Amino acid sequence: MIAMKTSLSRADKPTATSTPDMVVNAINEGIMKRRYSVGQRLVESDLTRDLKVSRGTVREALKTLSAEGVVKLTPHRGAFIRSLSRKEANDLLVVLEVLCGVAARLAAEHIKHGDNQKRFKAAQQAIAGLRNGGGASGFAEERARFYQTMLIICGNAELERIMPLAHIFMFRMQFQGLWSKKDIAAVFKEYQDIATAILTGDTKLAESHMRRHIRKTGERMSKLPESAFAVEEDH
Amino acid sequence: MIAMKTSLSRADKPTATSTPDMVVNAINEGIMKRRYSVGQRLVESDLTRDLKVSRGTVREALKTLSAEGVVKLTPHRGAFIRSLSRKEANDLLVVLEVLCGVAARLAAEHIKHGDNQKRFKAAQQAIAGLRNGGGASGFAEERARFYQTMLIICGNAELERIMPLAHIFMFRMQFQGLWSKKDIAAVFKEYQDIATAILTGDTKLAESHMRRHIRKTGERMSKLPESAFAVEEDH
DNA sequence: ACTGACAATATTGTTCGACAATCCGGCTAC
DNA sequence: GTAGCCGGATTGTCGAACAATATTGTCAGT
Repeated sequence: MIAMKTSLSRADKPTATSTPDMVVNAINEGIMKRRYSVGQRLVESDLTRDLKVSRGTVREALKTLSAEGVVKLTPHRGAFIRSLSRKEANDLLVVLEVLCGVAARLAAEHIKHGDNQKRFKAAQQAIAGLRNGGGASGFAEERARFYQTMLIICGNAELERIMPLAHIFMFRMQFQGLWSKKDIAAVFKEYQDIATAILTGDTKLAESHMRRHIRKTGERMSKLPESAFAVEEDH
Repeated sequence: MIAMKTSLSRADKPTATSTPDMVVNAINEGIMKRRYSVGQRLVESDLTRDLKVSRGTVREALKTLSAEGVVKLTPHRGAFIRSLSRKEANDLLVVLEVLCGVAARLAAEHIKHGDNQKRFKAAQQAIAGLRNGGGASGFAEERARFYQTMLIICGNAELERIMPLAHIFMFRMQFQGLWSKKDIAAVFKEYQDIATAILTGDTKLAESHMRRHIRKTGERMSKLPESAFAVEEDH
């Protein structure tokens, strides 16, 4: 949970991040900014050199990233930026559907507490503002913030801990630039529906719109060419 | 995922576990065998001495356990066997309800493939056999195996990775010995219902029985005294 | 006694350097 | 062309060291 927070929102704790967390952030950012590409190998010595931290620290960071599913650790071969095969992406969506569904439901349930409504509206508008234009990585960032805000509003620490936020993010990265104009328009509309339902506190509708969005994403994904996916390995 | 597997099933890979994984196993086992109690502090130097591994290795293991939610890491204060507050336990159950629900559904969906049916039946009977008697830790172990088997049958790597199996187990540990005879009988019945639905391939029924079981667990838990929970901290 | 400030101790956070184990690519020998 | 060997690169694990921080113990002053 901690690592997830620090990697996706910056305004939580001023600068109380530990060194391994800084490495985690740096790598996440590196992925977001396209300095690391999907499938790329991360060599420990390179990271120690570039980030000026010890190897032990790098290893702890990689372990965290592995737990988050951002990186894949292979014994004696090192860490690779994870890329999803078609099956893995499908499996992920099955899990995301229910988790995001619950998140949307809980968010709608708690939307009236404190300044939740205000905060969520801000996140919603930040996304909507990118409708025309807005760089690719900018969208990924706002999208992550949208989900992050939703999760905080949920008020369920366990969900926040478990939700593979980093995966959503991975997902986006891997398929960025592959969607059609039509797809993108549909996504914006779906987000709008979800946000509206949450803002009005309609739990049922929020959950169903969210689940529907994830399912639609799966359908859109199934139309992508094989080249968008990692090859299934072994077995 | 890897760590989860190695910590809960032993027959997967002969002895290809890395040193940190061995530490993870040792600690998990220590919890199961009651050598570590809930809330206890784990001091790195003790672990290096007892397990005869270096501190770096211990730290990697603790990081893994933290990601699994077995241990709570507090900066400059170390690692503690996690104990759940009432709210945390409730939050966990909310997540578990949907995740286990999906797991049961997928398991029912795939029950006919390969020797899934046979394997699942074995796990089911192992639990049923403990109905009368069967030590507490024995039950926890079989229960974990039951879930593990179900997860494998699901064939969804992502679910297996994310599902907080370790938490179920923690949960069990924390509240062990607090249930009434009636509660226990009810649990056995619920497992039986779930297993039957899965074995007959009834996806809808499997999911609803599983979700019902988790909800019932929440109700039973809400009747437990305050002393069974960790105190809510800070904020 | 009680309380607060301060010193001593214990523990974690991080670094460095070392060496063994393993993987990979290229080379040789057949 | 292939099997096997070799050497370089990289990971896995260890040990020692020191800085940063938390915990505990001490001691004055009231």
